[in-house]
Amino acid sequence: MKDTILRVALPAPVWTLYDYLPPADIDPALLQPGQRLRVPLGNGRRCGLLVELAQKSSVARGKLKPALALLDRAAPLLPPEQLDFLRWVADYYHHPLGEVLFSALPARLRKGRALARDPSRVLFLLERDEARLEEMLRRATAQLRVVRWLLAHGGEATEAAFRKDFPKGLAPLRALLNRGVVEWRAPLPPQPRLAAAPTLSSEQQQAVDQVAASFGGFRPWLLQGVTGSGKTEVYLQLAARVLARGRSVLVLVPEIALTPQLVGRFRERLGLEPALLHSARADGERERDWLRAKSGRAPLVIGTRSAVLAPLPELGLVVVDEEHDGSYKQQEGARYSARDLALVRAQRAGCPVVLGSATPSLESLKNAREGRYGWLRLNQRVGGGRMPAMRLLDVRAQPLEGGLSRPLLARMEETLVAGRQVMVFLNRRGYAPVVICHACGWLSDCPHCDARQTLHRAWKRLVCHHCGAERPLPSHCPACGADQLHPLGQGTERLERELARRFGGYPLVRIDRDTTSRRGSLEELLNQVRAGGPALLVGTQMLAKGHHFPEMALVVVVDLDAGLFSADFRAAERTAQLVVQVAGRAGRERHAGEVVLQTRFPDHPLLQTLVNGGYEAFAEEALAERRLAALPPYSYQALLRAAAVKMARAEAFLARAADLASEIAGSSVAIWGPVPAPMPRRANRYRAQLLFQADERPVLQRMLNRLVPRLSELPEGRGVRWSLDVDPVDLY
DNA sequence: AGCACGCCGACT
DNA sequence: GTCGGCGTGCTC
Repeated sequence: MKDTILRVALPAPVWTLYDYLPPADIDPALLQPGQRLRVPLGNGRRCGLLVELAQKSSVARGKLKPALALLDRAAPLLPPEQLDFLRWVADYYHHPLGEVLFSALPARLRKGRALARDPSRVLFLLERDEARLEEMLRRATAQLRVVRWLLAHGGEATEAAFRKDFPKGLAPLRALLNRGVVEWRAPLPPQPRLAAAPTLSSEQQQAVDQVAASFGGFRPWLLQGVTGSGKTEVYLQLAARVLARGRSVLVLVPEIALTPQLVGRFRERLGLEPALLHSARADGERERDWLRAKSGRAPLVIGTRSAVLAPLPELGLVVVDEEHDGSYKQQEGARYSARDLALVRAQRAGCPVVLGSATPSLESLKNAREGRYGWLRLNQRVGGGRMPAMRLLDVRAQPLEGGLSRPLLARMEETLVAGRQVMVFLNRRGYAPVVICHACGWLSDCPHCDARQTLHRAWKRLVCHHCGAERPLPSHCPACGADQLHPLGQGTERLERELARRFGGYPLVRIDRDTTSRRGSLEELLNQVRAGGPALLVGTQMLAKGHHFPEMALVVVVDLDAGLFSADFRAAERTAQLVVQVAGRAGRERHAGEVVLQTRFPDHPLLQTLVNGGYEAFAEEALAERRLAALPPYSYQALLRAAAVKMARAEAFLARAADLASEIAGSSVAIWGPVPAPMPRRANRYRAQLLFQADERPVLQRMLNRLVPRLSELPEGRGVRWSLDVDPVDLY
């Protein structure tokens, strides 16, 4: 019997496709991979994605159920090349295909909802003879009003325009559609209207010319440009050229909510409405823009990490702005790197990909140095601004006031008095990272984690930044009852308070995750700062991203030392990037800026190299070290994490995985662990990990291909939550 | 992931 | 004596 079997991926952590029979009322010829189906599963029903059509199934006949409905009748929701790409992603990151496919869909489509109608579709008037229309509709005044309105708009208008002018005009419209007087038509593709572009510096022009010469074929480029050197202008001019060739552009940014200026520049310069794909958008907007991207009606897509999974026909250029940024790495589910996937997409589409950064990742720098990427540099600031002077401020044996030393406070005051602006950077939100009882030594431990609860004084609460557990700030010590609880250490909230006390007369804005939720007021305050005049900004690394403050004269990094002595071999790289990015906020345009780094380790080699030689010198040393230690990017890693109610169970599972791995790969893959995670207990689960490392990517992949299917069958895996992180960026 | 089945504490 | 806790296992 030659049945058609539908092989379906489900949004569930299952490692196989599920087989179904075609829906009863559907001609199997209509079925294509990439379509969504409603299928029965257990007692319920789910939305699944058709991945393959097959002749036979390995599942017993009696167990096969027919699918209930075909949800995408007209065309597959995911076109074949997209399906193919997402299968590659699932394979490379060793994650169940269903979860990868569904994470690439907008939330509403994921749940099986019908496609939203396109508000840019066009209402087209078929009968244009006004006299005949008047005659035909002389008793239908509401319909006549619609027709007159359409005539006044040249006989066609978008649905959005119609809804605006006729908020309740659906009944007459329906009547006109039934009479065949009007019909819906697909919208015309947008016509980019390019605005005048500024003249480029010779460095910028060279970058544009070189990338443009690579159009039409796969070619990665590293665009290394100091802050203020005009990388965005390079992206804009390249995008304009690609759009002019009728191909589309994908721009990835780390955090779009913080870069409205960038989106605005693209919109205005290129004269079209970009599709915006990021988590801060409402589901409906996001779905609409996703569909615009898929249909080619939005040839410019700007988005965060997950936008790299969106369908983009005719892709002609991929841009990854701030390619070093950690937010490109997905840290749950399928742990993909959007930057790495951007390269894969560009390769599949046969187009160039531009990785831009002032502080490129060591991975990208190595590729550029070895010639695998073209290497473009912008060393000059546009408008001739100079890079700020950077200096270390030794705070050993210095009394600190609110975490700031006296000479520093004096310098800040001078700057403000001179009418200029100061930015204070501290990578720790809250008031204080821990509360201590001076009578008995009690600490504000989190009840569920091996961590301390942070004091948030404004909310009068203790909050764990790892599991979210919180409680009211006790008035007396929970252990001994003494009235001697004291905050210990500095957070941005405390720093803000201290600065408000000292520099009360100046505008003061704090930027961290706790303040950016009230969006409108924050933008307003930032605009005040941008407008000029003396002001103080305090915040976490959010400050280092995207914002541009032309009047910023002094940038202070309060506590650098936390980043200097971490167990993670990438800590130095992250610290260096952060310092250079923060420093880049100073002294653009009018003033030469000044950057002060407070430290108790002024002789630390990382700081010395960074201050004396800059990021390039740091990167060179760091790469040499990585090579000697055979660490990435000179080797390839995967991290197997496990969490269980008892540490012994997590470790037993990993020990078994380690045995299997060495059985499979012998000595070609190094295996370290299992070891407890740096924070062994988190949210009441004990966590351990196992690290794999190989000299070549394929060697590691071959081992994982054989290992992962066996992991789910291990009896030691019962009660253990595990996940695999290919190319981990932090080993926590 | 959901959802049901299946054995041990505080309630009508 | 039950209602319900979430550990375990299954879903084509």
